[in-house]
Amino acid sequence: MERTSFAHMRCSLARGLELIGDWWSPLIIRDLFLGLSRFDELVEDLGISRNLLTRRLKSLAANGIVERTAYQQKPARYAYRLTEAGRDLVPAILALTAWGDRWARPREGSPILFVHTTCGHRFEPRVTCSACTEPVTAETVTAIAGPGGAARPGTKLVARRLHSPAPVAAIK
Amino acid sequence: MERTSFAHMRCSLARGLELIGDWWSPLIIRDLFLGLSRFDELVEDLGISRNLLTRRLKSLAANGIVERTAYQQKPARYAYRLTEAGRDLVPAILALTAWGDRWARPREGSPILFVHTTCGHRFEPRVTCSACTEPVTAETVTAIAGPGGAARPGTKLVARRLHSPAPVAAIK
DNA sequence: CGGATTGAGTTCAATGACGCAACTGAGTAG
DNA sequence: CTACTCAGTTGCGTCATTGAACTCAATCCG
Repeated sequence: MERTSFAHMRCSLARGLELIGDWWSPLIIRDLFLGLSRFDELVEDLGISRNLLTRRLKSLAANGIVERTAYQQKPARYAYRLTEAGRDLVPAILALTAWGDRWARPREGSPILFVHTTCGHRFEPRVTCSACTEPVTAETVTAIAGPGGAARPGTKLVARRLHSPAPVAAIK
Repeated sequence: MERTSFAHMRCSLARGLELIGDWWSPLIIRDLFLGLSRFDELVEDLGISRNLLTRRLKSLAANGIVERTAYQQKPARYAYRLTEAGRDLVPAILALTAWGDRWARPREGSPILFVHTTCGHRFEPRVTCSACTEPVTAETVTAIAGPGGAARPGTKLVARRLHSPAPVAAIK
């Protein structure tokens, strides 16, 4: 059986996972962000099998997350780089990395630290509210139905619940 | 061959993906966050096959991300809920959802909107710097080697590069 | 009292995805 | 002329995922 497609789900998380939700894609994107760019570099760094890397890169390129450009002819050599959509994904990957660092850190300590070049400090990625800039947590977020909601596989029950939410105080 | 394990990689992203990086886990966690809790609710909402959901829930429970508690005896009925680690993952999943909303939104519009209950506003999840609270982007983040770094599969080349970084101005 | 329904899974066959290793093919270095 | 690098492709075996059917205990319905 083919793996269930998330592409037609009316859910932005599922549709995002359809593009980058397999095992290796986040690591490939992280490596491209960290400066790797060539096929064999990725193979060596990650230990991914070559045929699988070929498939992943093709799919990421088809979905507009990486682009493949020849950086020399004769012999043809290619560099993979993040597109705008791929770079826009980096903060979300950093947030996931920070979670892994809190809950699955190697005994030896954090493998990678991040520096915010605009302020010059080491930092932890933090997910915050675009309205008040305070951190958001599971306890302080409520979901409500959006215009694209639909009760279909992926959000069959959830969509119904959001349309009859628990009493929500006036939303600004 | 078994899928390559990320568990021994010296990389917090890979180790996090080892716990929740499969196709369905993020959607399961999102559903639990949105208030679903029973086995059949998840099956109906997501359209996941029942045997696979069994495996996923067992693995998420074994990794401390969800917990399974009987909410009644005779007949035994179980509720799945997020643990602290699971709830801590929600902001990262929101960040990923926001990315999906920007780059893979259904034509009909956003399926789900989020409200920050502490400030009362609708908002977009934003990944920010814990030091200066400004948003972080791929362009304004530099990675440096942490104490747990190691040149092994997963970070074989990357770890070496981080130890000889491009000129980094004084880090505070 | 008997049949249908609910909740929570388990079992099964088929098929696709993944992992490894070996191979190709163009060009370059020694 | 041989070895090496880069960027894949090919082949083969094993594992994971899917959908559908099945189990089992208990309760609801008439």
